[in-house]
Amino acid sequence: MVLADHVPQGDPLQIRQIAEQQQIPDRYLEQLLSNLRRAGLIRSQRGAKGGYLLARQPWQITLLDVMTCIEGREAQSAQQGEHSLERLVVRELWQEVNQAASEVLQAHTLQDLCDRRDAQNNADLMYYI
Amino acid sequence: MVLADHVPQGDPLQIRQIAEQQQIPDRYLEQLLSNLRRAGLIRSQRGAKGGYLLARQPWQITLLDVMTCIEGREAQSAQQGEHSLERLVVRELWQEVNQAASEVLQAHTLQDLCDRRDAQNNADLMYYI
DNA sequence: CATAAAACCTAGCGGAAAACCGGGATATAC
DNA sequence: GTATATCCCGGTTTTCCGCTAGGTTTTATG
Repeated sequence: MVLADHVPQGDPLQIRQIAEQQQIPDRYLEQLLSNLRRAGLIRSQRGAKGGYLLARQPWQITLLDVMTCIEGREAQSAQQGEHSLERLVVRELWQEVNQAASEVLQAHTLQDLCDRRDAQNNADLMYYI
Repeated sequence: MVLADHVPQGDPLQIRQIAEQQQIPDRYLEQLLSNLRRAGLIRSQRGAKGGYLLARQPWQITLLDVMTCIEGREAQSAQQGEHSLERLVVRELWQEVNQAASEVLQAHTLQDLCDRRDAQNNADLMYYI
């Protein structure tokens, strides 16, 4: 979301700035960003004045994209050794649950989240006045 | 599901029997059953010839009921100290995801799962012939 | 009543994953 | 050429889940 906010400026954002703004350990954030980069969600520029940029526009990046990157789940599928019939049907239903969750995540983009946040912020300000 | 299968017999099922049938460590299964009992999903009878019984009929027990028991998640909610606005909206969306998952779980009962399993079993047998 | 058979309770272990540092190597603007 | 950034990789700490263990309480039965 911070990267999305910074898209208009056009210049890369550095780990330090993001980490400070969001109160995240910078060394840890670095690894998360690495994952996002390897997945092609963000681009990086090395060296002085370097940093990170979104690879696509904020409305073209779904939260499912983001989740699948940072939550590096490797499906332990196809290991159907001596699964009982019970475990099989439970497994099937579990996939249905995951599917439902994924659909919600895919229905929202980074832009959506930022917009919601801004709306929330405005509401708070109005209440303050 | 094993308990649901055993409902017609009417007598309580013991940990050992379930553990053996499903290849689960019995001492571990004991704790899972404890959770289900504390949540009121199953009833227990202590002493000799004791065991466990479903507290309701299999079609009256949703998988959401079961999940919320064995996955003892205590919501760490209401701890909105210095949550940034970003974290707030992300949290909101995360609840949407959970909601979607819960709805799928709530739409299926123990009976459903058992029926599916039996259907699957029949299909397998037909194929075998 | 005595005994055995079951559920009940509480504590802790072990491994794996997540969260988090640290030390360099590498690329790049100036 | 140097300062500044990302990159890479390994190690540490914390947390959680699956599981084990010992002992207590309840109850059917002879």
